[in-house]
Amino acid sequence: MNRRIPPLNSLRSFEAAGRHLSFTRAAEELCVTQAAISHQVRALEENLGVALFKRLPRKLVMTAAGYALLPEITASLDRIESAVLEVKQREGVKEQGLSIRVAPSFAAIWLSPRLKDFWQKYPDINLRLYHSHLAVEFDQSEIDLGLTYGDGQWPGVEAFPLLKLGFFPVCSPDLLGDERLDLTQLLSNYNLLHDADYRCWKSWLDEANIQGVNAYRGQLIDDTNVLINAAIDGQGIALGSEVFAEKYLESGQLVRLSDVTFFNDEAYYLVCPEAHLQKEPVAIFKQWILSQL
Amino acid sequence: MNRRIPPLNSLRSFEAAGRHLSFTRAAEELCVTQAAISHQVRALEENLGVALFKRLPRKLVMTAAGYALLPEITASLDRIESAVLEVKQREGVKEQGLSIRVAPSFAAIWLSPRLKDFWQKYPDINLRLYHSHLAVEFDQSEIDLGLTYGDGQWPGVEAFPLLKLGFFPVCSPDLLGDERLDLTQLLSNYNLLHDADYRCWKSWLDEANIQGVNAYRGQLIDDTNVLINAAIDGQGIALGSEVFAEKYLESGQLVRLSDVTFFNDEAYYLVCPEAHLQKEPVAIFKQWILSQL
DNA sequence: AGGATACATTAGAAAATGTAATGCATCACA
DNA sequence: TGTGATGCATTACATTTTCTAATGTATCCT
Repeated sequence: MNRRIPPLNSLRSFEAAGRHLSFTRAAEELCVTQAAISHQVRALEENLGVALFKRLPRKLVMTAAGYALLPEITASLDRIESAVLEVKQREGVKEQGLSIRVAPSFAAIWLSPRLKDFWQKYPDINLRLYHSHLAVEFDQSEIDLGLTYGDGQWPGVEAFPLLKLGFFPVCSPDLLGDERLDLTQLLSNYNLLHDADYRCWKSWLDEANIQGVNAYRGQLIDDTNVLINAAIDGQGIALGSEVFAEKYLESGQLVRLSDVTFFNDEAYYLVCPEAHLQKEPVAIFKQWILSQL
Repeated sequence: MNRRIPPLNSLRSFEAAGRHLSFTRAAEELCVTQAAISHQVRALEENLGVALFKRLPRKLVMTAAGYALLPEITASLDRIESAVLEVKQREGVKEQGLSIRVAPSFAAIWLSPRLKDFWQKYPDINLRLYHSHLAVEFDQSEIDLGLTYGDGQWPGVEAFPLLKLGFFPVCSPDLLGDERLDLTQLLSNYNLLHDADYRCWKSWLDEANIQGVNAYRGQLIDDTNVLINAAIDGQGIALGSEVFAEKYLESGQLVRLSDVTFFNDEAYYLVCPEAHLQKEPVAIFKQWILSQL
């Protein structure tokens, strides 16, 4: 038989580069650096003795040869992909699934930007994310593990702490206005925005040693992101945390009103029944998330 | 896009192994060792989580999954191959050609068994072999280089010695019969079989210090292989050389009549005009043939 | 002018691939 | 019935390929 085909890996790089018309984006797709794509494509061109791209400054265009080759390679790789997939399915190699119940606030601010890394590293694990801040009933659900906020004391499950929050008051700079009110006055004049329960503000006031402010005023908003947005809109003073307020503090949409940071004894936890840790995807996810901290 | 395909190189190994139903032969086709195929196929199976072969002792059988996958992969690789070929041709990437004039005797005994190695290493060089023992007229022909026998003194061309022959008398064991003739008697009783000219026998007789034998008797056969076959058939005594007689000496079809080995000042040479050495295929072939010595 | 974008280049690190040597089980054949 | 040959597996290591990190270059965009 003795085929004469150029290195297959370089064809993969070419194919991605051709689809994106960009080495950089092809590199992203294949999880390598741009330099790697550059190398591979050049090697392919040298192997063929044919230029496939024209490298213009800041832009990549394909040559006629590139346009001729691309759809064939794409089709071939597609065919390989589906053939492999079909064989896997026929043989009952079930894709590993992983169902996660995740607190919406945690998902938005911490998990989702990191998730891409996970499914790139473990493309065979089909993730299913369910957003809810309700406690997980593992017995009655298909959920493999939960990412939830609490004190770590859940009966009958394993809990691994992920992220502890330190709270401090934040509000929109508009609230400060021109007047130079002191902190106590501010806290008394404006709404306090509560997350989940009132005790957090109470604890912070104690920590900061501030008297004469009623902690049990104001609105309760049980989604942290909504809460933060309310603060940005000037609806009151929220207890923010580094994780949730950081980017707004940087952009100036929020200001921090005190250096005092209060740590309660709660945190985001990875929670699941011990038995689930035996499942491979669960173990992988746990290991991955701990590595992300 | 983010394809989920197993390593393409392992697919290549699988495809070859599947076609041959043999790791060993697949290894030959791909010019690697059997161990390499074994590694690659195993890696693929692990990646898929599916067994593709059953390794029975001394025999390889494919699983249903293997049978399902193989034609798809074969077709995909075929498609890649032809797409690449077409693009090359459209772009006018001409395959490098190399025309060689080769002495038939040299071709049969030395070159052809080694040629497979050449076109495996340099599949892009299209070899054209012309068999003839006539001297090459480089000016008037398309021949790039010659492999020919002589003294190395050709005007206007470069000559690189390849193989020097040591001659000694050989004949069929039948000729010896039961009678115990001495060498001089034998040489006098039977035909002398000459290759190209009569001087060689004369020189050998001188070298062996044998008098009284007329070197200018017998047949002249200008193709060494035909000559050797004549000796095997008992038509006379030939001057053989290690290269040409070896395998017949081993099999007992020929016997060597004397330890005296005569080296003339001729040899097989690679011959070509100096200018041709600039051509890449010529340079590659020269380097390859020298490495084979 | 200064920053951002996008590919190229380099040297060297990391990973994938391949090798050599050997083992094992079996078959074919004497 | 034992001996050599066949064919894949395995191990430890060598080689080659591939990738990265850092930096350079050219250009575009304000």
